[in-house]
Amino acid sequence: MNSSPAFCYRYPHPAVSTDVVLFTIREQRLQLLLVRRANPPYAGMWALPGGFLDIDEDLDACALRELAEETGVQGVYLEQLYTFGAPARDPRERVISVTYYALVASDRLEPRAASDAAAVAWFPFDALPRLAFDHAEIIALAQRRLVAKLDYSTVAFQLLPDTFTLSELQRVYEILRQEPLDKRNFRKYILALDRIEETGALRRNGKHRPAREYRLKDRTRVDIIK
Amino acid sequence: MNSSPAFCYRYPHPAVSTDVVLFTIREQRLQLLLVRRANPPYAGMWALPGGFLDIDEDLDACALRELAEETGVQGVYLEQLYTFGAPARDPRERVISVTYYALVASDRLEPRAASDAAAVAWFPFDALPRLAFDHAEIIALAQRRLVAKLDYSTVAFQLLPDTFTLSELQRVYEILRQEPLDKRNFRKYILALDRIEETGALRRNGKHRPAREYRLKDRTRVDIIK
DNA sequence: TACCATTGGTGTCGAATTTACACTAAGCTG
DNA sequence: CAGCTTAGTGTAAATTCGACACCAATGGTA
Repeated sequence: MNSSPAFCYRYPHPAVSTDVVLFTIREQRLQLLLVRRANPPYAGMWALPGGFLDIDEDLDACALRELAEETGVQGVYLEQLYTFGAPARDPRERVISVTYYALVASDRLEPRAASDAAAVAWFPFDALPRLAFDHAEIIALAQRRLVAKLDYSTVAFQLLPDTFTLSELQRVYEILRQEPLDKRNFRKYILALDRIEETGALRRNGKHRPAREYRLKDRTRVDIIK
Repeated sequence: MNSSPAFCYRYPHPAVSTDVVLFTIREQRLQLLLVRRANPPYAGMWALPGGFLDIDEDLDACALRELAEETGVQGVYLEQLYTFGAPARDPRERVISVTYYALVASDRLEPRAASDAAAVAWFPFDALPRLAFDHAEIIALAQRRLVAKLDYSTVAFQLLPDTFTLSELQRVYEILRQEPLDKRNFRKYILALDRIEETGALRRNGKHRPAREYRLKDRTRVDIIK
């Protein structure tokens, strides 16, 4: 059954993989990236980007590598989510999946700089296809975690481009929380966080008054607030 | 090098283990359980209870089994913490550790119902010995998580015996938060949670007025509040 | 060029929540 | 029965939260 170079152990070892729920906001909706499986099991079905851990590779690095290989995206915010390991979650062999969720600004994503082009696509969170393995469960958990984190961290900023307006930021929050927010209260809240600053430029976006442009004071930092 | 029954794979597989940070409150301090390592690496040093995953075993079950084997404790609250997988964290081979933290009431713990008796001991969180592997890091994360959860969940109740007084409960919170709390505000807060009820009994604890005894309405439930 | 449509930007006031704070009650001991 | 110790209780001030409405600036159109 096992062919060519064999790696042997005195006790059985599970395989370890990482899977990543990559979120973005596109077309005013929360969307996430899926890849179409070419091979069994679940051939032809959609699944999370991910793959097996190289034996000398850090877990985070594995997640980033799989993302890069399948999507070409760089500079995402990545956070470990949960580790799934039900004995039968993969029919081939025992697979422990260390899952992550990642956020990327809509402007940073190369639609398909990836290897297996047509097999990668964005799906709105509320219109997902049937998914391979336990990936539906992973996605559900990731979304709950992301929404929960809105209340006590600055993760949401990771979904924004380098410069943005307060209205754009508000729309991100509204999309994630699925409810409209009060403009004045929202601005008070955001500015009190003291994490963004004006660039000085104005953003002309249509036939109406231009908006002030803001940037994050520290692009990479995500912290716990209050 | 590898002896007797061999399990072979086409690609190298890491080993997978679970490690558990078991907290309790003893002697008015946050304490946690450590085991003394009998064998290399780090022989003689203290480490978290844990061990390798059986190939058909659920991750949670593995954590519970290791806890039971090494300590004999039952009915603990268990929650997955984080998965550690730095390539060199174990000098023997690549080991991915799925870590958990667990809470147990001081009265539920059999001091040493375990196999390797003298090799198990409680240590105050703020007086830990030098630890094997990356276990110091794991413990630090577990404690931060536990303290953070005080604010938005009812985990702390898991550190209490079946019946308790409000003063005892307050002491648990004070020990975890490392600061004194106002008695009246604390009681208002706890009672508003609507998770505990009076047993009707009084607890006589010394040469002073006895305290009302309370119990959890749902012993096993831990939920998000507010 | 005036008007209209559209989004940007700003402050106040009442409600609700949070915090600070002090005395009486009940039991035990000497 | 006096004194020590912990249990148990309410209120008022401060702060935070939430609701709410109008003017400003631009682009397009009449």
